[in-house]
Amino acid sequence: MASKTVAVARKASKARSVAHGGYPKGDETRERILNAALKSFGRASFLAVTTRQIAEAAKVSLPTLQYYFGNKEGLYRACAEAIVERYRRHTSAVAAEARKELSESCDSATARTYLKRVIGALARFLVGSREADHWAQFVARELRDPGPAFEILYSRLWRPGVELTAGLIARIRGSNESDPAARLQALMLISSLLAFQSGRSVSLRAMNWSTVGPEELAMVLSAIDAQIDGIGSNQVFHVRMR
Amino acid sequence: MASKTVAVARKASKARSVAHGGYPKGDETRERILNAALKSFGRASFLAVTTRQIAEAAKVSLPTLQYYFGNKEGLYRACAEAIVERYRRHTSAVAAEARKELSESCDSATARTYLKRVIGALARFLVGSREADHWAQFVARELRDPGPAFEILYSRLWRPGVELTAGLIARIRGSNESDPAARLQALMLISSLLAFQSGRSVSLRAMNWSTVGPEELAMVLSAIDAQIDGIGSNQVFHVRMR
DNA sequence: TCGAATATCTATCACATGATAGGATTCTTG
DNA sequence: CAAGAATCCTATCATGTGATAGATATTCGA
Repeated sequence: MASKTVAVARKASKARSVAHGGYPKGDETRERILNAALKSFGRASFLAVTTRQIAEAAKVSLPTLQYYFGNKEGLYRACAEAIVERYRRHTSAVAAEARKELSESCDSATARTYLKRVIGALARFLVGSREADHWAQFVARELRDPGPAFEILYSRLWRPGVELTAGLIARIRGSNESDPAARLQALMLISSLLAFQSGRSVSLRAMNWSTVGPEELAMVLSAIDAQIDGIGSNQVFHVRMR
Repeated sequence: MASKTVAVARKASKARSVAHGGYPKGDETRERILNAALKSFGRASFLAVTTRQIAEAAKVSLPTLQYYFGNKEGLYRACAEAIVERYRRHTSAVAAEARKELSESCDSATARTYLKRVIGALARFLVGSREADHWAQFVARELRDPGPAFEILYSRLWRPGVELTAGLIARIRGSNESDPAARLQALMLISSLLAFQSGRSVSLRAMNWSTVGPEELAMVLSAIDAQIDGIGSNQVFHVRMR
């Protein structure tokens, strides 16, 4: 009997989210809830955030969440989808460009250029808006402690990014696409960048920063660029001036 | 009135933990609880783990936890202390050695050698025992999402490690100890290493590994060594906005 | 061995939290 | 404008969880 009521709720949520109901007020409310949830789930974990907190932040009553998203997990997943959506909007152009170059067998130097461009796009996304901060926290937490949204974030956001990065690095190194060392370096590179966003609390204290804004990110990026310049030069001191 | 009972419980816990009661059975039980908690809190977050789970794993009844550790937070903090203790036991020798060299104004090449040694010791600690896996997860989670044990782990484990690493990198670069770029690279270096331990779930999938054992860590370490070899070869620090 | 300190258990509480029932209100459309 | 669909609320429930009360068993020193 419980399954019936759940089914009803999900159907309602599905009807609201997928098929356009024609009621603009509902869409507005739904988005308000989603934004409140994104902020809350960015700050704290799935368990730590209560539905009442989100409802209050969105200025709606508790059952409204169930009405639009079925249950807490549904809301959480919807947050993940929203993040993937916005992430793609900000990076798909550069990613497509890089993928095209890769498929056309570009040379090492070109791959290096595009790798910097891809990483740069990711970095710009991370400081592009105030909300992006919450998104990064959300993603990092979910990938570290897999929860209801892991598959969404891993398959549609993390894996494509890592594979593209690994592909570019492999091209730089002159190896083939499945080179384990390239994948390894890709993970290390991305982790280096994200350390300052997802590991904010420790990084800020270590650097004496109060926030990770454009200037701070520029410092990080220049260090990353240097790291990228080092790729492919085994143990040889590779001095590269720009 | 609640404060009184809490005070009594804490006093009891303090008596058991600090002053030696002379009852070996109590110590044995306390350690069994601690180990169960370390494993549980390694797997999942403070909120996700229930005291009942820990009690069951330790084969004791629920109030026994309160008897020995006051409350859930006390147990959590005790876990952090235990981790710090074991971490220090495995790294203090190498760290002291490196610190001594630093204070004696060693040259760049020596600093590089000791940096590799320090990182290597950390890496060996991470795969040295089966439990270390849980410890790493515990630390990573707590530093990412600060909780009741943040201060313990940050001030006694993370900060000393980062500062030593940063000092060594600064020496390699020929800059002074407070060089921001050195600190930045230190954070990136450590993040790169920990990505494969704390971000296990994603790293394993990306690398097609089933576990991060000695062989896998050797690959990571060789990549890190290459990264260390690159330090200092490009000292130009571009701050540019994109 | 006896008594006090220590150790451990069963039973229970208080409360936060996610979820539901069911009704009131608002909006769209024929 | 009405009828029905969509929206949103108040009140309530069921449950899991950390914690406590209070009693019982165990251990160790004199």
